[in-house]
Amino acid sequence: MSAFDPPEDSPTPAEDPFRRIAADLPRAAVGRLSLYYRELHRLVAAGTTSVNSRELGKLVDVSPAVVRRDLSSLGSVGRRGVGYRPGELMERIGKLLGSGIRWKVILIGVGSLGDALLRYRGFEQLGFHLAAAFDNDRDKIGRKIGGVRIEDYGLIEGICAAVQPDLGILAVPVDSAPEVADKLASIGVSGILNFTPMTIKLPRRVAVINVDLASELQRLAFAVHANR
Amino acid sequence: MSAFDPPEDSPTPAEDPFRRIAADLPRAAVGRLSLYYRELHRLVAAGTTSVNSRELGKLVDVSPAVVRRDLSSLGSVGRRGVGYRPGELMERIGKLLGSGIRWKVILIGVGSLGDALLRYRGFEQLGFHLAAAFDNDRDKIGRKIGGVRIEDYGLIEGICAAVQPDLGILAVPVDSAPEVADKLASIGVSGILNFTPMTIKLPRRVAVINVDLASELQRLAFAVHANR
DNA sequence: TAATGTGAAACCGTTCACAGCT
DNA sequence: AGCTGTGAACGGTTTCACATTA
Repeated sequence: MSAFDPPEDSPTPAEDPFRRIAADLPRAAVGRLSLYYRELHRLVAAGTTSVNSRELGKLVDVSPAVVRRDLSSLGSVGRRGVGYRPGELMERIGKLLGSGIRWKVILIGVGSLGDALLRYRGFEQLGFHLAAAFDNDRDKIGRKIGGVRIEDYGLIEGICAAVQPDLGILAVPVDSAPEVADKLASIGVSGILNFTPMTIKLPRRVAVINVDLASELQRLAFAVHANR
Repeated sequence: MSAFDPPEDSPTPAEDPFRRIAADLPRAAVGRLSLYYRELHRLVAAGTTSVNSRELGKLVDVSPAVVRRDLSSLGSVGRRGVGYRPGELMERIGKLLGSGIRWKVILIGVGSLGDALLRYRGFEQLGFHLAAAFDNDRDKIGRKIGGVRIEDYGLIEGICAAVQPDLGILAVPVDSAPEVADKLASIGVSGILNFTPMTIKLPRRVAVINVDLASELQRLAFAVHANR
């Protein structure tokens, strides 16, 4: 939330172009837009000046029709007979996905997964700033991983009062997940990326995206078994 | 593939109850079945002897109707007027998802993420056996992480000829992703869990599930921004 | 001309409502 | 009496086909 106000000018919700677009954007399209963005980044880096729906579709493995439908939701942004300008398109998608905003993110639980996430280069790049990490292991507190200092979980409230994080990454053991999730909500984060194999139940104002590694492997096993 | 033959008796594809069920099972339902399975495991551990669609739905945050629809695809497995037997239901779902089969999995790329995945307890539990890990860093080769020995990536072909892995986990840097993915395909894995932020293109016989951490954060940011 | 943007149709998955069992 | 299993209605997403425009 806090990261959004004031957004240059302050349109009323009804006029806000973001709201208008976001409102009728297929859920599945959001995930794809993120992938287009990723590929456009590469195209821009490679100096490509034009890309059409067939090419872009090939890069993320979807049909040209899907690409055009997804992109047309941003408003007319392509040039008929030619294609899309990677730079321009990337910027438009980025704006919709919240890139360009500097999201303040905290991570809870510096086990091996938390450790890996702290070292992951690729969050910063998209505007996700890891502001702090928390753990309750005395040996970890005070150390720095990936440039992020590990703080005492016991002090999370005070630190977050100062930091004002937008998002939280939950990488704690399952058992402490519900309790920590509640804490994150009470601290006031607007969204949680949940790596624990547990459904966390929170007030609707907190968005949750789940990443269950074991579950993904199970999906893969099924896909293999069914060979789709 | 190898993990499947011979499956007790050998029904023709048309008669194979798995194929019949799997064929018309909504993609999204597979992910949910994995979550039901997870929760049922907990219920069984807690000694619960009956659960109905409303309760199970609450545990994975979906409607009772969705639960019933998903479970009815397994064939009639509940008791009308009562609910479902956790143990029995868990077994049925497990069979469909390929639990009970011992999947042989290899992991390529022992960076911090690969390291975390090797330490992740929860794969074995579901029947995914990490048979070997590979890296090309001399300092890592020969070490053991999470009980798994790290082998020289240069020797992957020979080792896999012996191991005969079913699935591969791709946790290498982006740049080497395409090359390593091809190698996995040529080795004969049937599925790849891809942690690299890159679309890998392989013959259709190889199933791919992508887990793009940055992309998940972006989805979260959008969900927050749009506060759905 | 070549590729976008978009109505309209087809498809798929979810929700509803209730018949059918236990 | 209560909850499952499921036909039928619904809503959302994808595909198709083409009018539109640089």
